[in-house]
Amino acid sequence: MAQHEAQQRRPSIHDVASHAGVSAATVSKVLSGVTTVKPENAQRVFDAVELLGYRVDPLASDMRRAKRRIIGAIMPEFESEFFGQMVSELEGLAEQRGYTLVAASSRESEAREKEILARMHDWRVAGVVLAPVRNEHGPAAGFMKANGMTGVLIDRVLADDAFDTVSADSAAASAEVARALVGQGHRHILVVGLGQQAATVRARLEGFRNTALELAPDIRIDVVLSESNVEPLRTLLRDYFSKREADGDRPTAVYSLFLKGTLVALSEFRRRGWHCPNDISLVGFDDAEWMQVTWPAIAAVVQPVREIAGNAMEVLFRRIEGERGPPRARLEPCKVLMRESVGSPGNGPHSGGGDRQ
Amino acid sequence: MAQHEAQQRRPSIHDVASHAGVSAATVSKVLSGVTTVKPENAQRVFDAVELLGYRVDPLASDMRRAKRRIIGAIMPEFESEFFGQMVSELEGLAEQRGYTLVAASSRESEAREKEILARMHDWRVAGVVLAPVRNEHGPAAGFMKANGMTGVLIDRVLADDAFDTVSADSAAASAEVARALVGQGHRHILVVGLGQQAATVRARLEGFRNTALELAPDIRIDVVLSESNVEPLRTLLRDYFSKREADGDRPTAVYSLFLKGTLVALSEFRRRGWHCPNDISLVGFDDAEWMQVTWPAIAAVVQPVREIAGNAMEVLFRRIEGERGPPRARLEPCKVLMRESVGSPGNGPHSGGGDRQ
DNA sequence: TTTATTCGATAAATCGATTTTTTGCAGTTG
DNA sequence: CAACTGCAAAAAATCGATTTATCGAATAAA
Repeated sequence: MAQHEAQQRRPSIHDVASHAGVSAATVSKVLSGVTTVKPENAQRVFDAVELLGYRVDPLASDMRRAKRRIIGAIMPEFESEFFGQMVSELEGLAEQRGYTLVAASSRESEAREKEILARMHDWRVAGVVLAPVRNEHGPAAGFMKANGMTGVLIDRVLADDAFDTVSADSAAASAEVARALVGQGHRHILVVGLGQQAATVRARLEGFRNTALELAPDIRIDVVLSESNVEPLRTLLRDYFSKREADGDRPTAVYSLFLKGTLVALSEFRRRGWHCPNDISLVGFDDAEWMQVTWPAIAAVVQPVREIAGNAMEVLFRRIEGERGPPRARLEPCKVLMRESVGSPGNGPHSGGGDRQ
Repeated sequence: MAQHEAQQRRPSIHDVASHAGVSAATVSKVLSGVTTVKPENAQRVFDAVELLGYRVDPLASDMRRAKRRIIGAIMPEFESEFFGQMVSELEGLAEQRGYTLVAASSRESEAREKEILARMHDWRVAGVVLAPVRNEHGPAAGFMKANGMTGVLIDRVLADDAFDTVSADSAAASAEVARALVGQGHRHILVVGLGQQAATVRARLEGFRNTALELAPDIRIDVVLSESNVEPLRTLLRDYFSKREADGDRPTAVYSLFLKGTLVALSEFRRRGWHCPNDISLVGFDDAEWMQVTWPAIAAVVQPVREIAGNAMEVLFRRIEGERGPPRARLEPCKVLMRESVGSPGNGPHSGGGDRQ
């Protein structure tokens, strides 16, 4: 029940002590489960705690301890399903172990990333799950290393010499996409990506290209990469298609290396009145809930969010508990869902006009 | 530059003091901008800070102060665009004011909501932005009140007698949807919602119903509400359509009161081979990026995320700075985007089969 | 010249816990 | 009976900052 007035100051350990008729040290011992306390006194402490509605002040408590029971999570953004699910998963896993997760987003800025990290260091977090904006070689990872922080890098990383990494096996998934598209008969494919995120984009691109070339040496693979943000990509893509259409050699399939690219591609198709898969096929890296309810359903590579989160936490807590040894790089397999947006080339009218309405 | 070894313990204010040849009190004063310090000493303090790479320990610092420069944000989930954007916005606004935002999700559980709130209270956050799972009368708001916390409630709330509230004007938006659908000639409309979130769902439903009945007294409005989770809704919807189809009186339009409902509706249309808008029209509350790139583009009510976030922070900081007075309930207007998923009834084949492929 | 006043800076108290050191008491042992 | 051992609990030190009280020297007023 433990009711007390709103305006009253929070009870301290000394208040509990005097109510129970013991010293503050004894209260601390009772609450931390030390057994060398007379059961009778322990009971009186519990009663006083209950009566006053006492809660340990984590600020004071943590100042004395070396580390806090807090895990920091830094994501590049919160607006996509992928990172949203990731944070949710991590939060649940931290909670299971009696830790609190505090989440922050770097909003795709390496400067902010480092700033947040510094703050988390100030807070003495026990560990950090960092999904870097770019890759494992950014300033944030350097800061963590320089300050001896415990952490694990996820998503846009390959391998690091200081921290464990966990990410999706983009290369294998991209190879599977290549097999599927080549198998359907596609011989001219456009790959769309963001260049900034060097690590994963390169893995995805190479994984796709290598397998495609191996299966069909005569294949033509065009690449449109935007170095900076998403908006330029829209323009690049528009120009690309205009030129291809003028030359009469437009690709029969598009593979987007990230979610926003898939949206941009769809929007460009729409602008031109192209329909999947009749006019062009589409596969995107990153799945989303809506992709299976639209006409056509959009083919996508599903990243194993739960597995990545689970392994990241697993590995992180091992390090927190003091495990030594060289850092490991884990790759989790993706699932490739070939949905209706992929078909064989030349099956449709290729008219350039829509077939509806 | 301020380099120091990774394993070395963090420099304290006393380390800075001895390096600068002054007392700790002086260092504290210099760093907090007190002017009664000889410029010469101040400079030596700055130099020592630079040399040692000193940062104020927020734990120690905040223990002495009453409140910390931290804002807590609690969202029902992180996986939807709406709350993702909301957290991003709030984070930016807090940062602008020199505060740090720590985000957590209650994952649609009132118990967890209260638990997180208690933890934030322990942390002595300056204020809380709470997007409650249900409405403003849940246990979390009660906890905030009982403990004299400063906060603002957003989204699934109408008005409260203890806290300021900011939310979208669901009723007005729903009225606009009603006008649009009735205007197109629809006279039999299904409304889909989740009953739990009493406050907003009722506002949306009533706003829609009142206006629709006013414009067309003969209109038939069916309502399918799932009390608990999303999955039951799928079954309810399936049964509803089966019965309606058997009776030969199925609705010509669906208005979903929340995002997941829109997805469930689309997926049900898909299962039955119905296409929008020829076979049925669809409007959803909550917009998402993908809705404008699919065929057809999905009509949606866009909630003013930036405005809600901006006003919530505005109001919250006024309270933090000590403003008195009765709590205010703000309603921000939504934008209704009527896209291709809405048409006039009877315009399509109503065949039950798709018209493509 | 003496007494106030001002000013800059330091010592010490404080926040609320944890941890180490002391103390006091009871029961054993030589 | 003194010395020793054990054990529970209290006292005191500690974490790293802020804030208050205090102090000494320089300056102003009497």
